Order: sequence, then C-alpha cells, then structure tokens
Amino acid sequence: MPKKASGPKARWTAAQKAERKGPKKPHRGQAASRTEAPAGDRPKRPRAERSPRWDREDPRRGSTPPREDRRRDERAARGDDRPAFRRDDRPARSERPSYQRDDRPARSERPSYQRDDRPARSERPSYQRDDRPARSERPSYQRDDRPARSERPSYQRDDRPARSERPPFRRDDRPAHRPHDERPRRERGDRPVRDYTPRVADPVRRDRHEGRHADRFRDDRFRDDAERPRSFEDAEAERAEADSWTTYRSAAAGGPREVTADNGFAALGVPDLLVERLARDGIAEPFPIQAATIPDALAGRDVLGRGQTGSGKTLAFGLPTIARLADGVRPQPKRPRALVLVPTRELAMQVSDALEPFVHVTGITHRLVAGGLSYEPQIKSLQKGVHLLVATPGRLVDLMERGAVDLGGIEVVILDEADHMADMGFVPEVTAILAAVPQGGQRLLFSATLDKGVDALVEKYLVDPVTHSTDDAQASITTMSHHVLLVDPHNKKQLTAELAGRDGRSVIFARTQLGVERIAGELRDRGVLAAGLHGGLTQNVRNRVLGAFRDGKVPVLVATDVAARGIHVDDIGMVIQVDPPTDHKDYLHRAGRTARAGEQGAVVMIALPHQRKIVTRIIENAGAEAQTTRVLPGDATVLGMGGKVPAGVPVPDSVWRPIIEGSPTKGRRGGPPRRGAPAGGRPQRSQGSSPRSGRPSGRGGRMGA
DNA sequence: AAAAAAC
Repeated sequence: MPKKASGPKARWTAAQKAERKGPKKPHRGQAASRTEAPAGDRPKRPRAERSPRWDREDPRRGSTPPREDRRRDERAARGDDRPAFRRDDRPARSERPSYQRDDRPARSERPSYQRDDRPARSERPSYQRDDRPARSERPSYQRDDRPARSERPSYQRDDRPARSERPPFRRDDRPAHRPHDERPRRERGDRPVRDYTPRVADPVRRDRHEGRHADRFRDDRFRDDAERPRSFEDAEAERAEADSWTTYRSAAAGGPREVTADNGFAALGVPDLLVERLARDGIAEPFPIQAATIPDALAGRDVLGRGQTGSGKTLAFGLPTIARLADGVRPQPKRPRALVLVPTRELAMQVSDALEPFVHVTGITHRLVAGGLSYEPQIKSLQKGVHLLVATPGRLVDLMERGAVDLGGIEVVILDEADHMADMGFVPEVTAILAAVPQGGQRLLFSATLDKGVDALVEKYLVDPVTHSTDDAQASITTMSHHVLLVDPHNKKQLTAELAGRDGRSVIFARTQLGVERIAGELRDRGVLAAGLHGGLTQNVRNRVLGAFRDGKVPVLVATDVAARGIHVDDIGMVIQVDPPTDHKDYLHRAGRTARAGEQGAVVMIALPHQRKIVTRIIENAGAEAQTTRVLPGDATVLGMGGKVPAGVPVPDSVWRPIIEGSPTKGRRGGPPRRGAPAGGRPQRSQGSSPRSGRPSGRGGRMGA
C-alpha cells in the first residue's frame, strides 16, 4: 500500500482511485460491503461461532440476525478480524448512538448514572432520581456525606427531644463542653501550675473554710485587709498557721466536711478543682508516694514511683495526668490523649472508678478498655473522642488492630504494676503499645515492687526519669503481722477452713485455677461461704464474685494471683496463702490486700513441713518478719488468730449459687452448669473439665502443693 | 512455673 509520497506531490488518476477503492477497503461511512452480499447467500456459520446473544432464541427478533451480527458475518467472510471500532463499515460517528462513539470513558470510569444499566427512574430511590436540588441547596441532613447514624455522636442523631425537653445535663452547654475561650477563666483548667499554689494566706478564705464567721463572710470580702497586698513574711506566717490548721482538720475528720482547697495537695500544685474534689471525700493530706511524685509528674517528667501496697499510687499518677488533660484541648476521634495500662481487668475497672470523680469534675472524659466486655461501647466512645484510656493490654492491641483506636495522640502513658507489665507474658503487647505511642511523651511507671525488671522498658521508652521510692517507711509492713503456720498435709483443709471461718473478710490465695475452684468448694462444703475468682471464669462471673465480696455478701474470696495486685477491698482482715507465692514480690502483693491505708491485718502462710524452707526465704526476701508456728486444727494459735471451727454443714447451693451466677435468665443456657466448672471466658485457655464434678467431700488429696 | 492478657 503506497504511502503518501514525501517528494513532489503525486496525484491519483480517477482510474487509479477507482481501482484502489474496490471492495477490499471501503471508505468509512460508505459502507459498500454492507449491501454487497445478501444475508441469505452467505454460508451459515457453525452454531458455536454465532453470537451467544443470538443463540438465545428471542421470539421478538424473527429469523433475520440483527445488523451487528450480519456485519460480523460479513467481516468474517472477508477475513477481517479487526475490532469493531477499527472497522470502516460503521455508520458515521455522528450517526451512531452516543454509546457507540468510542470516546466515552470505560464503563468502570463513568459515573454510575452513565452506565446504562440503572433501573428506570421510577424504580430508583428518591436520592437517585437526579432531580433533587443542588447539594448546596439541600439541608445539611440531605447532603449524603455525614457519617452513618451509628457513627455520629448522640446529639447529631436527629431523634433526641428538643433542648427544652432535655434534662439540664443533656443540654450540651455545660461549662466543660463550652468552647474553651468562652468559658470563664476559673473553668478553663489551663492556668499554669503555679496558679494553683495554696491560697491559705487569704484570711477571708480561711474564715470560710473554718466555718466560722459565716455571716460575716460577705462583708469580709470587701474588708481592706483582705485586699491589701501581703508581704512575703506575712504570707509565710499565714501559711504556717494554715498548715497547722489543716493538720488539725484532717485529724478531726468525721461528720460533714468543709470543701476546701487549702491542703497538702494544693501545695503540691494539684489544680483547685481536684483539690476540692479530694477534700469532699475527706482526703486532705497526700500519702508519701503522692507527695513525692505529684510535683514531678505535674512538671511533665518521667517518673518511676515505688510505694507500698495500698499507699495511693492510683491518685499519684491519676491526679497529675488529669490535671494535664484538663487544658481545654479536646481529643480527636479515636485519638485518646493519655493511657493507663494495667495487668488485670478488675484492676482496670478499679482504676477507672477511682479516677472517675476527678475526671468528672474537670469535664474531661475517660474510658475503660478491657477484655470480656462488649466491644461496642468501647469502640463508640473511642470514635467520639476520649481523653483518658484505662486499658488492659490484650483488648487495647485488639482495638488497635481493628483500627478503632489510634495511639498517635497519646501524651502520657502510665504503666501501673509496671514490673508485672514488664514480665515475659506481657512484653509483646506492652511493647506493641509503647511503639505505637509518639516518642517524647510523658511516662509514669508505678509499682510496689518496681525493680530491675523494668530496666529494659525504662532504657527504651523513658527520658531522664526521676525515681521516687517510699518503701523505707515500711508503712504497710508494720501494720501487718506475718505468720507461717506449719501443718501436716492431712490437717491442711481443716486448718484452712478454720482460718477462713473467722469473722470478717479474708482472701485466700492459691496457685492455680483448679486449686481455687477446689478450695472454694471444700470451704462451702464445710459451711464457709466462699467464692472463687480466677481468669478462667467469664467476666460476668468475675464481676459478680468480686462485687459480692466487696458488698460483704461473701466473706471469703479464694483467688489466683489475678487478685494479688492492686485490688482494693476495705477491711480485709486476713490474707491466707494455701500455696506459697512464686517469689517475694508476689508475696508482698498478696499480703498487700490486707492492712490497706494504715489498717491492721494478718498475713498467714500455710506451709507443709517440706515447704518451710522456701516459704521462710520468700518472706525474708520480702523484708517481713514472720513467726513460724507448728499448728493443729483448733489449737490455741489458730483460735488466737480469730480462727473458728466452721459448722460443717455445707452451704446450700441456693445460698451461694445466686450470688456467684446471678439471675437465671442471664446465666448460661442449657440447664445448670456443672458445679465449679470454669465458665470459660476464653475457650482456648479455660480448663477442660470440672476440677470437682462429683461430690467435693468425696475427693481426697491435699490442699495446695 | 502459673497466671494474666483478645475474639
């Protein structure tokens, strides 16, 4: 085929043109070939070659193949297998329907309404009929770009009652929720720390706090000397006076209390709002660990805090963190600003509850994130935005993987029971979490037994930490008495029952989940109302058991080390250990369930003769001094410690089962559960079968070991 | 070495 000559212009003669045209290569649009051969003359193609569409017998089409098919046949006859859009036998472009002009984007590129396959207009939902007003003309709720209803905060779901119908706390204009700069300065919570220095030197305030001169108060405000600038000496003198006064006030605690901001917490730099909230609970003076760590924590430093069990560590890290979060900066969705990591779910709940009043009073938000609880509330409040997260590691990592939380906004991380969180079992999750947190944020590590175990974490994630250790005071150790009771194996169950049968609350620690179940059952069989607590139970049961113990419905809690750390229950008079703890740290934590915050308490180690050595060494390492006594059930030593010989009549199922299992409607389906069988919150780890499915008293074996 | 920590 001659190409266009590049030299002097050659022109075709008419004959040449006519020859060239021929049937071989007709011009586009001329469609010579279309009329060339009548359909009937062509050989019939084998069935397989025909258009599949045509093969479907459509009665409407009659016997003549449609035009396209005819064309294809003609092309095939010519041996022309070029694609349709390259062929020259189609009608002129302008003659063809728009969808055959070959210049529209591929179907997948076209907007849905140009794909030619949408249902008829009347079949389409109203928002797809293309006749609604322009987006900008439509009301906001018809713009189709707001998040799904379930994703929106409650106040944007369009179904709440009118503002005037709602209770005041749902009207969304409470101080904490007003934009930061519209709030009065007093409520902004962004004043620098030094603004929180005690105002004890103000005589007007002092009068008010003392409750004297109540009727003079208004006048006093305008007294000259109340306004007069004070000299440094004046201030110091008045501060000293006020200090002695606060001491007096807290010593004389009891009865309705004045709400005052002038106490030891204010002196540490704790914001007024928090100090006042503390005072409302009668908490006026910080514990040593709080006094030691709060100023550094408020200053933003990394802190390692080691304080006795029951010495108020939760507030030591909680107050400075809350103070920091109360700066008016609202968290973005899914991006909490601070994180408290704890090793057990119960402790997470306790920490969350303990911080609640202070979170509330500062108008910030916090959220418990732990396993065994439903995902939805946790995910929803994360989505909504929350300042402070109190979490167990497993669930938090889970939520990270689900994309429900982004730790990129975390400013403060607290590891409660930090040495435990640095244990092998926790390390993968804890490091995953710490790696997801921005570097350079504040880190607070607390534990009663903070030791070298955290060194690796400290090295990697902390910057110039300051260590505060207050154990030399040995506060809890001294209000606690330690005993080793040596007993022969065949007497161990009876001895345990007698100690547990004492008046008041006791906790019994055993080594394994099976041990817990067995001991709790054996105690009930001897007439002591006891309930087991361990990680093999559903969270429901765990909550109920701990709740019943806290409420006093069950006086004896039998637990694994799940309850060894941090769990606070008032007035536990005795800790009984039927299995020796792993090490001196576990001993201290178990022991620390009693003698909380200055109370008295006894720690009893029940040891078989062969355990004497190991047990003595553990207690020695713990820094305690124990009395070792050989005992028989019912002897003077046991009774002298408050032990009582139990009735020996089994506690009826009807008494203990409802306490532990709750209402039958909420319990497991399919009839009563096997007695004592762990409910299996985590199937892969729960114990396969009941440790004591038969009559418990019919089983031999020692307790423990 | 057990327990804890996610479904």
